[in-house]
Amino acid sequence: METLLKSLGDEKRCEIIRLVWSRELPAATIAAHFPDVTRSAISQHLGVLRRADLVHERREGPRRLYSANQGELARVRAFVDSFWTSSLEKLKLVAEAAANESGEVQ
Amino acid sequence: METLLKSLGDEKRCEIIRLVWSRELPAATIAAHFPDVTRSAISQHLGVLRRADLVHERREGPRRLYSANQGELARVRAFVDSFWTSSLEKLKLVAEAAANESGEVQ
DNA sequence: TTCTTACGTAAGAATCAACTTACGTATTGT
DNA sequence: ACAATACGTAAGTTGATTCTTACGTAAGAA
Repeated sequence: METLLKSLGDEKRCEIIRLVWSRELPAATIAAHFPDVTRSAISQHLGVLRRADLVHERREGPRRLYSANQGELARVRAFVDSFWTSSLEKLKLVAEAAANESGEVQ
Repeated sequence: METLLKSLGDEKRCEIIRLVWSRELPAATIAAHFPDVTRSAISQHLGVLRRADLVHERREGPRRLYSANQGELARVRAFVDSFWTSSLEKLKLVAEAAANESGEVQ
């Protein structure tokens, strides 16, 4: 969950997710929406989103088409909701679930 | 909003918010829940949360009592929800679709 | 094959984030 | 007044983030 929230902690990345929310877009089209930074910077933002599984990449010829993974966003929404619904006793379970999914090895 | 999301991008800060979600706690009590880091580190996390207005501070004698600002969390929730519901985004997509149909190349 | 398009990645600079230790400042008790 | 308590803040280190330029690769067109 920390990875997800960190990924959303950048305005450009949030905007990218909105751009590909309901359709696929190639990287160049996404980059064109950000005239103030280079295509490389956007490519790296896409890498962050991809590793957080917040977007899906599909290759079609030389293009890479990106689309939002709404399911991961739904998990973020559930996490934020859990501030209201999680009792103090459930706190440990939430923390453990977050730790498990962040891939810690023991 | 970026400040809010960045503040939530740290597990300890999320846990602090949970701790003071429905009651006030003094800084020392909060710090006691994090035996792996110093009290200073927690004090700095509280500063981040305070500047993001995610917690409220009330002074009582030598103590500083913290409590969650649920209203700011509600703004985060609304922001996440807006990925699904933002009509502005829907309009933007319609406009972009029209632009693509008329043959703009990038 | 060679050029162009569409992309990722490497390397490096500048900035930011999360911590530590050390210190400063109110407040309260003696 | 003096010491103890409860806290924030300064300074410094380390590692992560965000960008740039430069380069590499795969796919398709000429």
